Amino acid sequence: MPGPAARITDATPRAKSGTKSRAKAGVRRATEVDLGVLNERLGYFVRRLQVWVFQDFIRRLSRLDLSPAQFSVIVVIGANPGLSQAQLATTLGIERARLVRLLHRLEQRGLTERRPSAADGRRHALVLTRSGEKMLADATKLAEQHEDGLKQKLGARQYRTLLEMLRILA
Amino acid sequence: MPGPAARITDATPRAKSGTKSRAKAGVRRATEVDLGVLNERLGYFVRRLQVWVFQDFIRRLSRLDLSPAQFSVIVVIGANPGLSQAQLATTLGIERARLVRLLHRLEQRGLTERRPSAADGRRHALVLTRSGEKMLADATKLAEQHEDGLKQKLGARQYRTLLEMLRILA
DNA sequence: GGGATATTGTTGACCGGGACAACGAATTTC
DNA sequence: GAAATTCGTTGTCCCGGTCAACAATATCCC
Repeated sequence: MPGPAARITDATPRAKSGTKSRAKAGVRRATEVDLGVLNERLGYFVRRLQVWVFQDFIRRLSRLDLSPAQFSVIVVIGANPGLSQAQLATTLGIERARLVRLLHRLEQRGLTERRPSAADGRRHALVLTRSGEKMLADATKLAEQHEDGLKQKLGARQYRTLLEMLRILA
Repeated sequence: MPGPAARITDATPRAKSGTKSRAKAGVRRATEVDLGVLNERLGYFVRRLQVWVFQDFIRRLSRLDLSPAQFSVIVVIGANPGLSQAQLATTLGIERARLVRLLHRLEQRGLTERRPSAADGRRHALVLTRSGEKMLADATKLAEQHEDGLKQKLGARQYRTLLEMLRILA
């Protein structure tokens, strides 16, 4: 059992063994917080990057009110008209149940359509409507600006290698 | 207005201009779905990787029942005992409100403690309990195995450069 | 042919997590 | 000492991952 709540002195973070401490022992800013072992965790930085990228994406597409998930859906439908929901779900790596609700929204907005499949009565053949195609074109344009922003932040060379590495892992 | 729901032939995805089609035109597996422009989007692959990494992390730490978020919290507290919730929240890039509920859970489990701050009556001085330290040690060990798995998947050299790139962006 | 089995889309429910607004208590600013 | 700011907290909303169940349809296998 932990002891009674005793007052302890507020610790400004001390240098951790792992970190090469630049020994600027004089100035101790309150914002200097040690990430500890997180500094060596790929997942931590992947998460941070993912959050940042999505925020930037959402901001840039705010005019169209299109989330990254919605964007990915209309992109793949646009590239593969007539595909089924199960196919779409597995290629995007999301649940069928989740896709149902995504499509519900998109259909409400008149961007996608579920047509009966000729070959299989269970399936839906997914297609973009006219305004869906328009949305895809507009969104792709804005998404490219977003992508260019990333390219600049990294440099074209590193951007390329990063993209390839991620493709390998995915 | 979109036309009446006409039956259309199910499309097996056609080769898209961008993709270097390996012209194996004979075999057309149903799982060949074109990612379209998503293939050139960093955010898409970052997202996929992040999901994969977190799933693997959770699976490996299932014995401890510790989420990535919870892990990151006790890591930083362990490295900076006595820091405040606001400090912790900003270094992890999460909302103060979110951290409150994270700490609630961890405190329930007896892993962390909020002590009154000596200097500032508004702040809490966050520390790990005994079992919190133990949990941190155990979790770190398992997390390292998880990390080694990633290293193997990429090769030590590429793993290193990937980690550095992500650090730059974050 | 026909019954067992599998797939597809759907709904419902639960939980983790991001975002925002509001609040009381405590501190800092002026 | 009044005003403004910071800190922890609560509530609420919405997005997204996960799982179970179900009806309709298709496939398998005898």
